[in-house]
Amino acid sequence: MSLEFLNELNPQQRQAVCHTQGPLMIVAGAGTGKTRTLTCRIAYLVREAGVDPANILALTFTRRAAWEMKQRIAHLLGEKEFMLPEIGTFHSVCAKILREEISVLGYDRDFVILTEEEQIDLLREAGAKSRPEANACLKQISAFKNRRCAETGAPPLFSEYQAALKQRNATDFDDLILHVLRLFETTPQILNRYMDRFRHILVDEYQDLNPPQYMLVRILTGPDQNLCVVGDADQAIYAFRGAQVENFLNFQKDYPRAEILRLEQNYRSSPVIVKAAEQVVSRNTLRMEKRLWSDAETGERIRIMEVGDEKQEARWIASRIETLLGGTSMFHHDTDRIQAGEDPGHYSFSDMAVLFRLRAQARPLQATFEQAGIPCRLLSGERLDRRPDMRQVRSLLRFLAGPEKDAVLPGMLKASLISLSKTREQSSLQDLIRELSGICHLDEITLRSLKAMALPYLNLTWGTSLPSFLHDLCLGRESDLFDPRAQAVTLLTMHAAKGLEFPVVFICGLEEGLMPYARDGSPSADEIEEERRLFHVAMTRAMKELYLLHARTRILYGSPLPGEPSPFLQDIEEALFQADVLKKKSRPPKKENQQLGLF
DNA sequence: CTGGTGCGATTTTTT
DNA sequence: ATCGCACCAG
Repeated sequence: MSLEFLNELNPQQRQAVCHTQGPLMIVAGAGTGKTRTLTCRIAYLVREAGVDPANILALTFTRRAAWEMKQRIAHLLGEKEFMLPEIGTFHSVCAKILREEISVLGYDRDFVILTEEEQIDLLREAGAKSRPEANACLKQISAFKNRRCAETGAPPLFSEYQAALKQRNATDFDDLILHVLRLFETTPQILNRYMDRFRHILVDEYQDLNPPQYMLVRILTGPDQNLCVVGDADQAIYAFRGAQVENFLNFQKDYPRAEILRLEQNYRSSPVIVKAAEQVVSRNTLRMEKRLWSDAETGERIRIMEVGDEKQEARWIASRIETLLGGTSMFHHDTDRIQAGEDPGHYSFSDMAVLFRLRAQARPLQATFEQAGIPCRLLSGERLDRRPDMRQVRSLLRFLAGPEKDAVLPGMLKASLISLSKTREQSSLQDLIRELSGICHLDEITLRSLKAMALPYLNLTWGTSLPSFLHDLCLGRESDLFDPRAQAVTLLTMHAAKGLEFPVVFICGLEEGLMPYARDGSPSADEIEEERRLFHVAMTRAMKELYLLHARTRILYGSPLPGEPSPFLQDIEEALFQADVLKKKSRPPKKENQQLGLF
């Protein structure tokens, strides 16, 4: 029985880990080791406090976070010694519960989870005139569901939509949570069973809970109130999808016995970066008392660059990337010898990320990087579930998996599949996928993803594996497959960057109007605070070097924007940065290949 | 039914 | 600037 992991924790972390009874709120700033603390706490509960892992539930928002936590717990608890606690996203845990209990609500246990595309189709059948209308409708319905408390009347087509779902034995993502909530509210026996089972509940990113998720946690928390939540009000950036920071700020009101612990030592970034990020976010009013610090080496000053336009911005970043690769050649990525931090200034492509507010900003960056021969990947670029061929696969699999019910299939395919399912009942998922790729004309990316996703199920016969495979598919397990070790610069939105870290970070488009983003008119005070948090999140992704860029003018959605520097830049004290201006470079009219000369 | 054309909208995103 | 969609013509 080893608890040596305790030695690697700082006093605050250890305090959080060793607190095992009653409600606990851990206020964990960016990069303060919150996942480590959470996982150690679970290990401690099991190894030291004698809690049965079966009595522990850990809830996260993303599958990545759940996966990460599982890995670390498995490591801390030892492979075979203990079973794993229930660790999963809100949605996956709810889906699991519903697989057991949903008959109470009048659905079949083999209900399907609709993707966005399928929701749209459903709405159009339910009476939406056009696609945009269905889109708007869906947005309203989802917003309505995510703010469950404000009973401001259901949006148009709401009841039609819900009826159609039920009629097809289907749910959408929002309903996964809402159904479980309803189950618990209306059926005390079921609630008591789960309450009795999950005696210790841990919630990650508590500041991001929307009302249904918040209520779910509240209702499921038993009389012992062994509820541990972790979060950071300064990283609340999802108000637009119903998250309410107030849940976090009010924790002690909801659970008066709650203890509050703060993790304030940042292990990720240089003191310069931590300080600057703090200075920016401390202008907010809606936050929790907390100060982040780092005792790492002071580090480079932040560079603030003023450039002419988005093209110049991209080019400057590209050339900077080349410099950071270690000087003269940019072919280091072929060799694996270069480790981040081994030799200051020598980074690999995957050590660097470019962050922006709007997806629309990615294009010029991609174009320029391609010209410069810099490999890059756009994170959360294409969603696999939006591919038409993947969609087809999904309905085919559904058809094969269940009683044929409402399979919406082109007749021709239906015919070939019936024969397929007859002849293939003894064969493997692998074979099935091969067959499917023929029938659906899958493109290479889709096929590769499908194969990767099927990997865990390959040794089962498809009769047993298909339902679980399909279930995974519906919960969107597909987007896991991006390779985090890809030798490429990462391009991503500031939102998508949350939870990630990179030695070198470029944040671009830091102009008034873009950051904070003013869609139409000027943003409200609340919105500005949220944008400021977003900028804070972006800054704290950087470990060693941080570059902040703003352009004097920028073409966005086809028309030019004026470019005052973002007011957020004013909040950083001068000692922490070095500012440079890139003068307009007179370019001969020839556009092609012109840029190559720069490198 | 299919391909061309023109119009409008275009934060941020997970599951 | 770009993309997707609705609509229309063949």
